[in-house]
Amino acid sequence: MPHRKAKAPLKPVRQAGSKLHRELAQAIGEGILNGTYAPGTLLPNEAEWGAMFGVSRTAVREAIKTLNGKGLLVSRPKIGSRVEPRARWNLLDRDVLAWHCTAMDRKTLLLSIQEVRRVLEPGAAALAAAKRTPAQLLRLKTALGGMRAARSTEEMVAPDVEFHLALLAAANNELLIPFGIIIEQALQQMFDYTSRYNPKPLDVIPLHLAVVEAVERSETQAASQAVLELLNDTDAVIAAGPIPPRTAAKQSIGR
Amino acid sequence: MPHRKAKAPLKPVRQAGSKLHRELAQAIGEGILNGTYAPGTLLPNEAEWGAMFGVSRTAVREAIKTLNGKGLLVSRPKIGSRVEPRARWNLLDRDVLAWHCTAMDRKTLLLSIQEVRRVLEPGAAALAAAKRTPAQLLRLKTALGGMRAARSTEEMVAPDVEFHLALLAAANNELLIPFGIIIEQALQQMFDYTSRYNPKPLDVIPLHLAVVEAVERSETQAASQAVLELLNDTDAVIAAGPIPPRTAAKQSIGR
DNA sequence: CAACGATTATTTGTATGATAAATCATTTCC
DNA sequence: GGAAATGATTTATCATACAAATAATCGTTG
Repeated sequence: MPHRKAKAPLKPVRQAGSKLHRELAQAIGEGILNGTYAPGTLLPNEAEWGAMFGVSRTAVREAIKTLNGKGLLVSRPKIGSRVEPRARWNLLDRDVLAWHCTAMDRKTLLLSIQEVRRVLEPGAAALAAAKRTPAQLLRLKTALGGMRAARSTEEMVAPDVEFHLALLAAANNELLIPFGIIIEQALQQMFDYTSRYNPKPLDVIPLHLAVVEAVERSETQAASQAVLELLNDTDAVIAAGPIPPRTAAKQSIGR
Repeated sequence: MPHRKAKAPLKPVRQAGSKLHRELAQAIGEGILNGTYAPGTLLPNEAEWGAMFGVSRTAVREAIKTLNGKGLLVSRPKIGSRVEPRARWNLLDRDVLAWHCTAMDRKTLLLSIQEVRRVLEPGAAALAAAKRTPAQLLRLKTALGGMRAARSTEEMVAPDVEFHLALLAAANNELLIPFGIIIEQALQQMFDYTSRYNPKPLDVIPLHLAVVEAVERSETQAASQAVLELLNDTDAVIAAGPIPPRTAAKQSIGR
């Protein structure tokens, strides 16, 4: 049942400032990600959505088009919109990943993300050490400077993200760039996680510095290794967290 | 093969069977990917697009929403739609990657893809060896069977793709699944490439078999190694291809 | 009775036109 | 000179109508 306690009951919620079709896409998208609408499910038709949310069919259609573009569903005349199998979802899409995060246990999510990072980042670091341009090295150093300048864990997040994005960019392979989204989510979630369970700020500067130096000297092995140690450190923080996660945790977090 | 280089001139393209907003999204999307509309560019407004293509503003808007969802552009009132910086594009989106492929030299593209595969697939194979379920192993074997059954290079493509998708899936990390798109494109492009320049069919079955066996025995190192050899083989085929790419790959590094 | 073809109903797809909201540019007023 | 009001432009949303696609139904026919 559509238990959307969220906004938009039968009222014309005309919230200012936020685009309606974005809100709709988010509402429906979260419903798909959290399992309310499982793959293969036939969604309500456009008119029904419109009635549910109290908006016009046009707005619904544009939301549907957005979700369509993210691979979450396909629409056909006389059939309706059907949720696609998970394998077709663009989990690396910024929005989709965010919706996914809200529907998942945080520790499970972090472990899953770290696993991917272990696959990706050492290789990316090696490529960066081999192919980085001077400008890309500078970007890396600048990010490190930003981390040094941070005076709180919270201030650390942004430059930390920038550091890893810069590392990805330095690999000089544009197909690696989209992964940055994972890293952004990872570090943001890590911050939320540690600030809740493990407020002690770790000194990760030396580990990052080791990466920069290896990249600067074009030492591919050392770069991979340095990144691995960084990931080990992060894993240790996660492991120190609270209870082990229960699988299949679907919690609808009201806002 | 529908060589859609047409930018859809002033004709009412009303092609039957194909959704209009999809065509529009493709036309505009390709224009963005091939550099006709560079990042930062302000696109024509919706009315102009409509006039250009001879379609209604509604169709244009839905196309724009699709591209919006893929991170290619953002729209704001009174401003219009502006092309986003490349770092925000979802290059791993199925459509975006396809458009990207049409705008790139094939050999360059293949080299770029192979680089990513070298980063990803060995790690994924190791995870698969460590965590695969019996069902996932079966899927892998079935795919290999399909490859064996293929009687031409063309028939080989589909099961080959399936093999690598199965390997990704066996890693049991859903964040790795979206990469399958890269592999699909890679093998499709490889087929086009080799069938044009290098029609000799290689015997890749033993290499794939080695992967399966390593995964079956849970030998992570061996699995990684087997995949690496597979990639080496592919690289050799690419290297044997024609001329090195001349196109100055446009990479906007600054922001 | 079975199979097949036409019809129907439902849902998305597209078009049109109108109004609202957001925002850049300009102008006015202090 | 600068801040505030005003105007103009573009997207955002709404409402309505019709077209196209197709699953389901029904009727016809071999």
